[in-house]
Amino acid sequence: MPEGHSVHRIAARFRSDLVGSPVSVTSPQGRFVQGAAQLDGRVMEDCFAVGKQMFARFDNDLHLRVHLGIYGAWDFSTLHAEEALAGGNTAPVDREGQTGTYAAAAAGSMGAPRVSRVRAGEEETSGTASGAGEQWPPAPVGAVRVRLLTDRVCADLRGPTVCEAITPHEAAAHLERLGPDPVVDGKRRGWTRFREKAAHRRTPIGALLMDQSMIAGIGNIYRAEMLFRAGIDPYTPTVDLREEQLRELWDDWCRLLPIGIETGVIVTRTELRGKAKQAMLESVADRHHIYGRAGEPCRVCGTTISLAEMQGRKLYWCSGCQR
DNA sequence: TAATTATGACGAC
DNA sequence: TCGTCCTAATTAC
Repeated sequence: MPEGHSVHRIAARFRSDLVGSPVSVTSPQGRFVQGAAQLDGRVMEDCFAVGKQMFARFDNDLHLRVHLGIYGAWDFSTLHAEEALAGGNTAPVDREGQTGTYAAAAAGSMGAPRVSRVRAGEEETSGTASGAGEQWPPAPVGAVRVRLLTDRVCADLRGPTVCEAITPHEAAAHLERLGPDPVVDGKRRGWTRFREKAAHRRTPIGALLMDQSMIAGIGNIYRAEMLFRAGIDPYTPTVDLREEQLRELWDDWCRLLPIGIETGVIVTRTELRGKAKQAMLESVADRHHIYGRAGEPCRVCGTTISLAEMQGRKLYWCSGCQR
């Protein structure tokens, strides 16, 4: 899940569902109790992503900084109480204690409200109020590092590599260390920044694309797929690339990131249309050119796809197509 | 029940 | 380069 596209999606969801609301902040797991107390009850004023990091600013100027790492995830639940509210004579969910069950909150209403849950980036599922697990707010499941709760939205974070409350100064310091992100910098300024940082490095391009201070948001899947699309051997020292090749990599990231944000899926086989595209979106086996396909034939030239370790991560490439 | 794996990054050598 | 941290799902036994 979490390469840059996912984090931008999550930030967008925070902007639409939590920004502007006072937020109850807790740490059901108990490992973020102090930080949660600093943010609890404050209004979230903004939320944005740069690369793989998310920053949410609260009305006391503290920022919640979250990095999902390799397996962190946000789960969202939403209280759908439109029917209850439309009844006009029903109290909404208790905003202070948040202890009332969802059925109780809906007492006397016409339609049954629902609680829907969704893992960031997946489709929504919903249930009815009668189920044991359909309380509002939902009972925390597993190791929930932080829970952000408004009157109708609950966001649970588990397994992050970073979750901290920091000052604006500290947030600025983190942002400064990050390379350009197409969404933040735009195509032109981003290219200027990327070229200045990267062009003279001897680092293999396969490693450089994973360096978040060089270019922000690319992870192991986009790395493999972008180098395949560009026909570049991952071991090529960055300095040995022609400027057009480096430019093409940046332009491709500017192309792919918005598709990932839009679809919630890492789409790199952009040549596909119709049924082939549908199959690609539905089947893991068809999803990528290179990533996860070691030992299988390249879809373009038939060469067996190679696998090696680079910086402790699995690197996939086609020695036939990438030179 | 245990081992394995994962879309990440950091600090110690 | 290696070990470490964070969690959950899947696979092996």
